[in-house]
Amino acid sequence: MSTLQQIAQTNPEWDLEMFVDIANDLLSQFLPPAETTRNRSSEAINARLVRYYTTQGGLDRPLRQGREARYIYRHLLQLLVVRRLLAQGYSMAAIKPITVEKDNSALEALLQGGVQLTVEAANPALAFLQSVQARTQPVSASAASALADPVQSPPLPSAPAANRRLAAPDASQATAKSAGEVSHWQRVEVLPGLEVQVRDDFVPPSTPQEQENLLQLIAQQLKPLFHARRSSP
DNA sequence: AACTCGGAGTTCATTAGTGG
DNA sequence: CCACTAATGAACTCCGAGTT
Repeated sequence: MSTLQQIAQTNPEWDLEMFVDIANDLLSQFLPPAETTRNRSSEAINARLVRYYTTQGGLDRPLRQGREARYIYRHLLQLLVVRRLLAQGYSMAAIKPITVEKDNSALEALLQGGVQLTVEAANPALAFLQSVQARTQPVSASAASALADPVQSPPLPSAPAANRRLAAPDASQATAKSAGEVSHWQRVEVLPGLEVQVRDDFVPPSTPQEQENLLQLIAQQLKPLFHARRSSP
């Protein structure tokens, strides 16, 4: 299975059938597991669906080669973003301006960015919490760059709170928590001497890509600590 | 030029899932 | 039950390529 980066480097152009195949191949990397989604957007896509998204405005119109449609890398990114956000409970109306207005790098960031990046951008209350956290804690270089990512702002226009299909955390609850409610942490001992703490409002990764990003982030954060220990007598 | 063929797009109706 | 939305099927139109 090719990665997005590999595909991007080849500057590809596909007919509709190939485009659907490639997209289905990649879909599992960027979609939450089927059991965590409550609609049909976790299912494989087909040519009819691609045309449907195009007429809905979620995808740019394809290039034309004679009478045949030609799809390029940008169409692939748009399709994956549409499917992912649909799976997360966003409506087509909310997704449309994102896929149309964002450039390729922003769409890639949406697909590959960490779970916090995606979910909190969709939830103004959590975004507020994040901003408070940013003021009170130093952030790592990678986390800071993620926060500064253009994908994050402005927030998605019609977030799950407005879409009744998804039971997103209620904004009033989240803000109440920020006003002084006690946070609860769960402790998990990974190895003897190594413990991870998870706050109750932490949103877990929903895709393999996000899990990978999270693990990399953790490794990055631990690196200086381990390095300091090794170099100390 | 006229015709045929086939792919793409559009429209309408319908189904299915979900929440109020 | 109703309203809304995503998704699909069928029928149709449009348009470009190929053939005569």
